[in-house]
Order: sequence, then structure tokens, then C-alpha cells
Amino acid sequence: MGRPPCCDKIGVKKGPWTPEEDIMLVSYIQENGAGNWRAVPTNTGLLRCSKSCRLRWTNYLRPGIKRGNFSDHEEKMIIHLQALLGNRWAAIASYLPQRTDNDIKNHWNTHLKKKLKKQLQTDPNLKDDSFIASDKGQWERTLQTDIHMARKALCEALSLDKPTTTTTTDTTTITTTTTTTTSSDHDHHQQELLLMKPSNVDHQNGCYSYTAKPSVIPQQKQPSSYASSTENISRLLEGWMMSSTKNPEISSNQTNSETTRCSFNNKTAESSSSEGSSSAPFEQSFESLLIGFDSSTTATTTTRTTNTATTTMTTSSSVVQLFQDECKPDFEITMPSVAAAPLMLLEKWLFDEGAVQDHEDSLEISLEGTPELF
DNA sequence: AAACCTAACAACCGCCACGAG
DNA sequence: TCTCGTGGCGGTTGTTAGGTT
Repeated sequence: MGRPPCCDKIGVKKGPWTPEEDIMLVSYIQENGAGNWRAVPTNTGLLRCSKSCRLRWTNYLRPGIKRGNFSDHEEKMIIHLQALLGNRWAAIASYLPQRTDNDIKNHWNTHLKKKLKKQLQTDPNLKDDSFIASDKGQWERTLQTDIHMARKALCEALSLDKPTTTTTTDTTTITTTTTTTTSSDHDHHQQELLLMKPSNVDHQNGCYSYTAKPSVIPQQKQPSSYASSTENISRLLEGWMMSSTKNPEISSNQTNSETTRCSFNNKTAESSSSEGSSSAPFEQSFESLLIGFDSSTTATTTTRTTNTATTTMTTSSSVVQLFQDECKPDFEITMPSVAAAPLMLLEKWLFDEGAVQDHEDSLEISLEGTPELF
């Protein structure tokens, strides 16, 4: 007897998600946070497998996901990381925080693999191994250096009581604290980290800022942690509008709800640029869904003091959990162990503009044989 | 205009790791 | 230590849009 399926196969819907389903899922996660996927279908009424809900969230609806064309830099990153890590897409995706592993995997399979294959065919002298090996050496050396730096930083963090490092990058702006291993410090910093929440989300540039909120954190759910999903909802509704004209399932229902859908779509479409207002009931219900989305998206700077964090120890666990769940996939801000610290630095190094630039130089060297790839 | 082909991407499936009891 | 539930991950398939014949 094998393990029972994660969900009852009977009555479970498969195939593409409809906007209605997306909205149900999003609103549920907004209310309850991501996690306990098993309960999601039950609590939302979605006729979907819990795993399907999780995948839909992580691969499509999750805040901060960048879609569309991969930049040259991203492609280079993927190629090199793939050479180093193999098909460990999740690991590769951790270096491209705005991309999902699925997205990277698809891009690799549909674009990059062919590019490389073509390149290898046109230039048989270009051996994959040598290509990887030379670069790998550079990476490993840099990794060693970073581990050393990380250890040093850790030592400093342990010796100083105000461990604060600021990471500012071109693609990601994170203000965080150095994680430590001593119990008190660790807990303290963990709590500081957990109290930070996305205060500024710039999807255009993929820029996040995290700000420790003052002590006023309600006992109940914190919808604002879904603040960055406005674009996602807007996007899915755009898809809704498009698909509604051809999706029989939806178009068949296009009767009285069509107008409200249109107006909501307009609203969400413009919501990214301005604060509009409309009286459509459907829209209002969505507005309430989006409310809490945060006012802070207009903030442009990140400010954070140690005081604010230390005075907010009464945070409800749900909030903490919610934020953990929201952020972990993107930035791994909460470091469960000291072992993650070097990784953090490595990530910092990877995304640091200067470092990337420097590193790109080395990439250029190692990619000299494949200039036409890019 | 229709049939066919291909690329792109969303979603599914099965396996595995991990934590709780 | 074992079992079970859950979530993560990678491989694969299915669907659809766009291009070509």
C-alpha cells in the first residue's frame, strides 16, 4: 500500500487556474498566510489539491515575482549557476530572487540549453568542462573569500551588540541584521528580522525594502504582508479579461458580472499607477481585499531603528509566521542557523552591483569563447 | 483559411527530506 | 526508532499562442 495521494483525486480540479480561483487563493493567503497548504482547499472551497495551491502561489501569485524576458545578466547567472550546481533549480533560483525555480527551469530548457548546444556545435573546441572548470575555480576562490568574510562578520556581530549590516543592491534592497548563534542575540535578532516587513516594493526594479514596524501590530492577521501582490492580482485580472473572451468556462458566465469585471480590471490596471475610485460592488470587494496592501508602497526609503524592533516583542505568532512564509522564498531573511550566514554574504556578493560588475568581468573572461551567446 | 509545427510556459507527478508524535 | 503528514524539488506533460506551409 503506497502513500495515499496528497488529495482526493475525485473531485479535484486540474488544469489552468481561473482568475476566480486565483482570487480565492490570494484572499485566503492574505488572511491566513502561506503555509498549512493542506488546509487551503478545505478552507477556501477550492477544488484543488493542496500541492496545486502551493505551486500556484509560489510560481505565480507570490509577491515579488518578476516575469517576462530574462536579462543578459540573468541568463549569464543561470548558465553559470547551472554549470556549478547542476539542475538544482531551487538553489539557482535563490540567486535570482525574483524568478521562480520553475521559471528558470523553463527558460533553461527552452532557451539556454539550446543556445549552449548550438554554441557547442558551432565551436567544438569549446569544451563544456573547461568552460566550467575555469570559472568554477574563480567561483570557489571567491566563495572561500566570502566564507572568510562571513566568519569575520560573524565574529564582529558576536562581539558587538549592535550588529547591523546594510545591504543595498541594484536589484534588491534589504536592510537586515547579522544573524548570530548565541541564544539571546540570536533570538533578539531573529525577532528583529521577523518584525521587519516589506515596506517598499518596487516591482519595476525588483526593489524591496524592509522596515521594522513600530510596536502596533494587531493581534490578528496582517494583510499588509501581501502588499506586494497588487501587481499580481492586476496581472491575473488582465489575464482574466483576455481569457474571458475565449475561455468558454468564463465566457459562458459572462452575463451580469461582465461589466463589473471590466471595471475592476480597469481599476486594477490603473492601481499600479494611481489611486482610482469606482463604485462597482465587485471592485469594492476587491478593494477591501487589496486594502492593507499597504500604504507603504509609496515609501521610498528604508528607515529602521533598533528601538522599534525591540519594543515589539508581542508580535502574534501568526504575523511572524506569515512574514516568514512570505519572505523566505525570496530572500531568506530569517537565518535559521549560522551556516546560512556565509550564504547570505554570498548572495550579497552576488547581487551587489559592484561585485556583480567585477564578477561579470570574470564571467566575460570565461565566456570569451561564447560571445555570440549574448 | 486550414493544417501543421514549434516555442513558451503553466501545471502535474512522483520522489525525497524533514519534523512531529 | 519508526511512522506519518507535509512541503520542497526536479522532471515531465499539457495547453496555447504564434508562425509557417
